[in-house]
Amino acid sequence: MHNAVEAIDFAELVRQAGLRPTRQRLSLARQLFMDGDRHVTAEQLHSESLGQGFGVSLATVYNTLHQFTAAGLLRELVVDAGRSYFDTNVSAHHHLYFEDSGELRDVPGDNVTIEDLPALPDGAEISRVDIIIRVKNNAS
Amino acid sequence: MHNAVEAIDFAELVRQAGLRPTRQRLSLARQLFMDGDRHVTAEQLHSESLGQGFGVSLATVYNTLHQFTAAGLLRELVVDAGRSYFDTNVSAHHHLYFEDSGELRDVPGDNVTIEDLPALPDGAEISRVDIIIRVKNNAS
DNA sequence: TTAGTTTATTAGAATGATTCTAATTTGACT
DNA sequence: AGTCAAATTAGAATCATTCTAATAAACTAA
Repeated sequence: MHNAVEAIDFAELVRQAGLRPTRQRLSLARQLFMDGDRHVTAEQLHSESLGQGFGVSLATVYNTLHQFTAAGLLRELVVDAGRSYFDTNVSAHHHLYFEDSGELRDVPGDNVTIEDLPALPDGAEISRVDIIIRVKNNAS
Repeated sequence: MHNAVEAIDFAELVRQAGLRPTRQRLSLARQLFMDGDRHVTAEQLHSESLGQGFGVSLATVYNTLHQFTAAGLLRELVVDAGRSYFDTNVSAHHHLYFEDSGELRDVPGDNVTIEDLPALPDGAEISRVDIIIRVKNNAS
């Protein structure tokens, strides 16, 4: 969980991900990590960047999101077909998804237990457990 | 969980979903429910239907999958961005997803507990909880 | 049945998110 | 400053899905 009070060294962040700290990556890193936890789509981040003087191309937004994800700075989240969200919170946690608004909210990850998992095939291991609690508004 | 031993009345199944038992819907229902639990994509079902003499158009496959889902005969499943799976098992259960092969396997639904769920906003209720256990092959 | 009405099916176009391509620019390091 | 690898970009290409509007099939009542 990043924090707006003590400044983050974005160049360092990007470099430690094994990437060159270009103007585009720095500006995207700032958008993503400056204000703490976010759940964004590529399109959102792209149009946000356009409203900030210097634009970053959509292709670069996609490239950067995937590179940050590979480096462990982001987590990709699939809540509905045809659109990926990227979550700046990479610690163990799950999600509440409001189907009507599309809003996504974090749920602490330490309060879920799975028992009696079936045995996995040889050489297989769990890479992640995604839990999405889908919420709808009761049209009563 | 349907069963191949005692024949299923597909026309009845389709009618009870509030739909006309057309040749296309009957043939898709047969593909889906004849041999028990399946996880299919629209494309899979479509090409499968083409290999069976009479073809069903892709548009109809999509229409039918959505209608069956709305009627509670299927459950739509999102495991990775840009592709929906449809599950013929609509009872409470979760999924094991093999990232390498794309295979999807059921996990009984009664062995997961979520504690301390945050309070939901007024009028909101949980429509579903999706749990996907992602498995990768250990490249050791 | 047959006419009339509603509901389905379909081919192909349209959409929308994402990825690819190939050319240009930039960053890092002599 | 010169070189080379890495990054950015516009625009084209792709892929799953949805839409459109025309044709066909199913239902209903007489």
